[in-house]
Amino acid sequence: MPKRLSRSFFDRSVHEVAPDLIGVTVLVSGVGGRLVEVEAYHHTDPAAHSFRGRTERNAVMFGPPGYLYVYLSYGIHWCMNFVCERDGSASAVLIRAIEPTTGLPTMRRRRGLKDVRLLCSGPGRVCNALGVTRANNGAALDAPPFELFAREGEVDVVTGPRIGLTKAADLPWRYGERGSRFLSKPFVSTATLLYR
DNA sequence: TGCCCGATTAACT
DNA sequence: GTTAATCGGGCAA
Repeated sequence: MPKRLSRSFFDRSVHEVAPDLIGVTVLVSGVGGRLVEVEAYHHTDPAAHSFRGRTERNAVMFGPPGYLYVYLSYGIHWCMNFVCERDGSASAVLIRAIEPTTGLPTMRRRRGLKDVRLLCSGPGRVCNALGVTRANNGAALDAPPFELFAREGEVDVVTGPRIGLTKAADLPWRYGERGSRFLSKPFVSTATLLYR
């Protein structure tokens, strides 16, 4: 049985936590899979929601690490982040793609799809498949309905520019599993390979 | 109060 | 490859 991650896993620099999350299993009420793509955001980063200070929406980012920040994107899609570092750091990792492993019938029903590669290949799709909404904003990651399990074995982690940004779009703070078929977009050949 | 636009997706051509 | 859908946050006034 894999080791469960505690909230202390997230009490580190967001740029250490983000690559370490690749290969970690995330379940919500027993539905989910392996993380294959994430992005790092810190409040010193112009692209981060926390960049302009604390507001009602981003308040969870300013709290302790190991909690969930959920927001509505483009008025349509829920996106989820894992809060990192100490209180006030306002850093978080955006969950962009998961390799589905558990609860596939549930995910297919929620998404209205058969193709497993489209179930969780994007931040909005991840929340749709796992049933995450604003109701989960502020939830602890080491308590029900969330379960996080450490990765088993080695994972090749690549890094490259983040997606969908107009600010700080050149910063290489997107991390993913090399060659995964479940990414929201492939990493370009110039992406850096990190061995884990 | 009004206005602009985004950490997106699916359905188009 | 392009674009509509859709709405709350943040800022100007």
